[in-house]
Amino acid sequence: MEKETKSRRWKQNPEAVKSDILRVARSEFARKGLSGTRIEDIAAGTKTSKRMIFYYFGDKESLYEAVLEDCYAEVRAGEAELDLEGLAPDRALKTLIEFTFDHHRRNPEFIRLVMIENIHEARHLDRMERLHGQNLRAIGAVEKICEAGLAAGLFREDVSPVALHWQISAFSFFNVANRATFASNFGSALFEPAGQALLKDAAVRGILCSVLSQPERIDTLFQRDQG
Amino acid sequence: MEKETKSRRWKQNPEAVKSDILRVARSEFARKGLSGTRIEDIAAGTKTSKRMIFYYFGDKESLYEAVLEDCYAEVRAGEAELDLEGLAPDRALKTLIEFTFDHHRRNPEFIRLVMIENIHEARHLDRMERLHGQNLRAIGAVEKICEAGLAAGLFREDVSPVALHWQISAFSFFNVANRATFASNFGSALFEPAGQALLKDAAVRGILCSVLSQPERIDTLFQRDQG
DNA sequence: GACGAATTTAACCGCACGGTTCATTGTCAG
DNA sequence: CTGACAATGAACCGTGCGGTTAAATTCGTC
Repeated sequence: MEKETKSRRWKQNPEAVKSDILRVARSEFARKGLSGTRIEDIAAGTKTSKRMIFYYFGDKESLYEAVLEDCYAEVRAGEAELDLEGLAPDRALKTLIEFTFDHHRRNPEFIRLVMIENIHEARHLDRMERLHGQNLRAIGAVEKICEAGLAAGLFREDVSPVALHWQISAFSFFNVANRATFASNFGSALFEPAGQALLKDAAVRGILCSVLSQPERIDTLFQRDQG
Repeated sequence: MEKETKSRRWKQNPEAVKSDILRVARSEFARKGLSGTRIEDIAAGTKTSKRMIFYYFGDKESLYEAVLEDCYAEVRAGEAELDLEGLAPDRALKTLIEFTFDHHRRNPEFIRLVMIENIHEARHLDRMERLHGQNLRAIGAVEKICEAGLAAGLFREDVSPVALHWQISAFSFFNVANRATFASNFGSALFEPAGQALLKDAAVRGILCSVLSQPERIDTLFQRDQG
């Protein structure tokens, strides 16, 4: 039985316990922030004890960073599912924007963790990157689309992949992150299905317009949708 | 001396002390969040003591809400300075977007407080509004522009003031709020002057395009700038 | 100048909460 | 069986921190 040197040595295997802790911790940190979260509250949600959290993760900040990393990995995996091969650049961009918009909406915990990380001036994210020497997120999709769009003469000469990604993120992120205060100030109509469709549409229109060399052609993209 | 029933009864007048506390508290809450902030740290920054904070504001949450209200009031006052009378709707909108973009950038503490409030699902904002029965923020400017733009036939029929405000906020807010994580992931080039100009430009283009009934006319807005 | 109200200080309290100690149990190698 | 060690539980600890007590100081008033 030397094969199982790592797995399930113990009654309940450690990996399962760890991922159980991570699951609950993510939800708690996302809801209450780093200082707002109590380790005991996390423990209460798991099948294990406070003791084990420190045993496996050392201290609160390390657990928080583990959660952050775990969540980033999962989200990136989700993003990788999108396939834009074979689409015209403008259509691919439209698809990417819509996908991102929906994707962010489906991952509110990730959004909240990023918000929290921004409150902390990205201190932990920086530490993690310095540690692993790798960027946590890539923008390969946008870059490919930009190249193709430029080559086809569809996009403006001055389009920048990072700026484009910024635009896409701005809409998609804000839509989830600021939902509470926006709704508190201006009502929640925009966050019901009809409103969300409207916003997504506006985002696509807006971004494509600022990218296309011939903005007037934008309507063809929407017509093709309906037709 | 009965006239001074309220003001400066005491050696150091209470209003000054209170606003001193508010000033420091705002900075602390903005930097560290509600649970992350220590009342003693606030006290250390003021000319008064921890005891006085509780004396004047009751408890931590009430102080936080006072800060929030104070900050909202100040920001709204700042926004009121903008004068769009006499501008064509499209030009007025462009000005408003650019103003908002810069305005948010000049008020990072406000942005951070809103972020924090979103983490708390706008619990305190809701409480404050229920208390005073008034909306903390208005969108009069956008509404006026929309009316004028529709009347002039410049804007699409389906333009909605709230959605428009959402778009403007999304860009302007994200630019400040997510600066840290975005820079951590993709570099800080976009946050230097040249990058910011580029983003602001893209925002104006994008939003106007999704609003104008004839998007192709957008370039006239930029040409007039340079000419 | 004495009374009462407003303002301020210093010292204190209780406990929540991050983190630890220590002893115990389960698992495997030999 | 036994020694080594990973995994776990219960009980504990130190202190940071939100909030309070009680008493002193300053001021307006009569």
